[in-house]
This record gives sequence, C-alpha cells and structure tokens, in this order.
Amino acid sequence: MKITREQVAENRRRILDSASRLFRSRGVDAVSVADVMQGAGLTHGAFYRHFASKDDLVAEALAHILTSDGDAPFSLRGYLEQYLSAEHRDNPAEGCPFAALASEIRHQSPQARAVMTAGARQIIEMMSIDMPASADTAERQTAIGNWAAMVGAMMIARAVDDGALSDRILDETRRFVESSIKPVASADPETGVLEAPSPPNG
Amino acid sequence: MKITREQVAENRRRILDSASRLFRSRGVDAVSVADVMQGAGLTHGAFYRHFASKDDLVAEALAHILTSDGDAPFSLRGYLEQYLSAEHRDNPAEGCPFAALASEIRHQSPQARAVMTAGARQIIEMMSIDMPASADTAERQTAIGNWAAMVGAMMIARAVDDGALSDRILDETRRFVESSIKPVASADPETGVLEAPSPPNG
DNA sequence: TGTACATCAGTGAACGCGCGTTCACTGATGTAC
DNA sequence: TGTACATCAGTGAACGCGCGTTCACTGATGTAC
Repeated sequence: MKITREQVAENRRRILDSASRLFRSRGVDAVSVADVMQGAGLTHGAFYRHFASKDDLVAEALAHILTSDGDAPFSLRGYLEQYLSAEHRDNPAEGCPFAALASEIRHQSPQARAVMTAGARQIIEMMSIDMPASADTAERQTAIGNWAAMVGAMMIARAVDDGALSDRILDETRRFVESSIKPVASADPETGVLEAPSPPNG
Repeated sequence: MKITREQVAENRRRILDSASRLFRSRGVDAVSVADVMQGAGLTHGAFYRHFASKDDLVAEALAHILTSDGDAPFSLRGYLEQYLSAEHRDNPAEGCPFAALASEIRHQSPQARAVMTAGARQIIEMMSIDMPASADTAERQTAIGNWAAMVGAMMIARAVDDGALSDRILDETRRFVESSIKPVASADPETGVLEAPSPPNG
C-alpha cells in the first residue's frame, strides 16, 4: 500500500536511526539490511525504495550521526568529561562514531570515508575553539593530540575485558588530557563551561 | 598424505602468519577461513586439523602477533617515532593490532578479548619503563594517555581519505606526545635511546 | 468538491553467492615388531 | 636394520545458512479532470 509523503520521510528517518544505532553497537559487517529494517519496524523489501545499496546506507547513516549534534554550547572540559565517562563507554550505540567504528572506516566505501573525513575536520575545529586566543601554533596543536587520546582511550577501554583496567584507562587519560588544557582553566563559569556539553557524536 | 611433524608445525606457523597479516589488513569479518588457508599455501579443508573454529584462530592469531615482538631494546622515543610514521600507517598488516583492529575487538570471543587485554597491560607496562624513577604517580600516569593518543591518532590517520590531513594528525600527535615525555630527553645516547625500537606489534 | 486512475512504498517469496564447517578419501609418516 | 600397518594432515566436494539484492504483487495516496 502507498503511504503519505510524511510517512515516507518518517520511515526513512527511522531506518537511519536504526542503522546508526546498530552499526555503532555491533559494527557495520555484523549488521544486516534485514536487522536495520526490523529495527525501523519495516520488512527488508522496502529497503531499496530508500537506499541504492547497503554501502549507500552506511554513508548516509554516518552522515546522519555526524549532523545530529546537540545544540548545547560546546566546552572542551565538559566534552572531555562526558566523552571519557563510563556511560559513554557502555553505550556505544549512542556515542562517538569514531570510537565505535574507527578501525572499520578504512574498509568502507569512498563515500563513507569522505563523510567521516569531514566529521574529523569538524571535531578538530571544535576541539581548537577553547584554546586561548594567544595560542596560534604550538598550543593549538594540542587539539588533535587531545582528540586522538580520547578516541584511542575509549576504544581500548571498550576492547579490554577487565572493568578495573578499563576504568583506569579512562581516568588516567582524562587526567592526561586535562593537564594539557590547564592553561584555559580560568574560563568564566557563566560562559557555559559548566553547562551540558554537546553529545559525543561529533 | 601425511607429512612430517616439522612440516605440521611449519604449516601451523604459516596459517598463523597468514591470519595475523590478513586480519590486520582487512579486518576479522572480511577475511574467510579459505583466504587464510590460501595465504598459507594450503586448502581450506586442512584448517580444522589445526584449529577448532575461526574464533579459535582469531584468538591464537592475536596471541601470535603480541608474542612476536622484536628483541630490540625498547625506547619510548624510538617507539613513538616508528609508531606514528607514514610507514606504519600504510602497512597495517605488519603493525600494531590495536590500531588495526581496535573497534572490532569488543565483538570478538572472550578468549580473543583476554589475549588483547593481556597485550594492553604489557604495552602500558612498557610505556612506563622510560619514565624517570622519581615519577611514581602523576608522571607515570602519562603512559596510558600517551599510548591512547598514539593508537587513536593512527586509527584516525588511516580512516581519513585526505593524505595531508592524515599526515597532520600523525605529526601533531607526535609533537603532542613528545612534549609530554620531554623530562626524559636527557637520557644517555649510549643506552639504546637512539637504537632501533621494537616493532609496533605490542 | 467529486470521481477515475496512475503512482509507488511496503510485503514477502525467491535469487545466487560465499561463508563456516563436515566428511569420505588419500597416501606418506611414524611405530610396532 | 627391515617390514607391515595404523595414523592423521591435507584434499576437495558437499552441507546448511544467512547475506545482499530482485521482483511480482498490493492497495492507499496523490493527481488529473
């Protein structure tokens, strides 16, 4: 049966939501088109009315994740705190797509890799915002190192099968990154530094 | 036909070599048992004379990688230099299994995860060695942060489809980590600091 | 506003394919005497 | 040391299964008049 245009758009959104959660929680290869459609409340046959192929879905789902950022004001310290939390570690389905899929990205289609590259640029830009205005070169360059440490720590913390070691990896990396952004610690508490940061989606 | 005991051991070694290279270069799911056996110069049927299942092979192959470290004396600076090099980035098949497979590890068998957890402990231990003797707590804790930054940077550098951005990620992370280990820079050049470091396998 | 019909999102059976795994068979090795 | 035979690593066909994708069909929607 045909359905309303609004229903079509809504269904497409549900497919992307389902895919973006499933890919992050189980990995791209381990999730079938039928799984995604079931998660969206549809049967697999309808899939090709929305997407040309599974590869196409992967690229669109990654873009969907990266563009669904929260609107909350960004603060480096708040982002750090939330990123390296046990809650983020234990919920990859709603977390950062780099931490969830990093080592799989290089095996995806050129379209998917392009989407993730654009996302990486955005995050690096974002991570540089809180840097002091005086820091043009050397200090600004800590943005990439900080982000790499966050992504790396989250992935290792998830890979490891020992909870205590996992916690220790998150804690020590948080302290490590914090110490590198100390120069900015004097920010005005009214400006949003203590507000809820945007989600770690990108 | 039956073959000599030495040939059996040699074939098993070839299977593990093939698997450890293929898994790192293409990912665990994308490599079939037949691919691994072809890489070892055998047919797929012989596989089950050596391993109980593909999962079993994965765990053994990861252990094979982690225990095949070079014997070269370890130096933090040398390891950093080699780890964050373009050569390591462009040859995942021979590189660090964490950088190659990090986001896949949490989907593997308990056995495989245990192997990687033991490997993580070893590397963290190793990364702490060069720390100055006086650094018991705060400074020693940079070991995990440093390692996380190295693994994260390598994965992002490989994920990204732009060579210039990829190079920048490696360069800036190298500088970032270097600056955190500066206190040790006064080491005696005769003690091995400038020698070839062990390979980035673990 | 009302009617007639073309459109097309969704359904579920079916496709070819490659996967992990099994198995009957082969024949050189390793062992028992 | 020599002979007879049991062992078992390797071969390649075959298995059931789930995958991505296709397709004939359905029937409410959206459009043309």
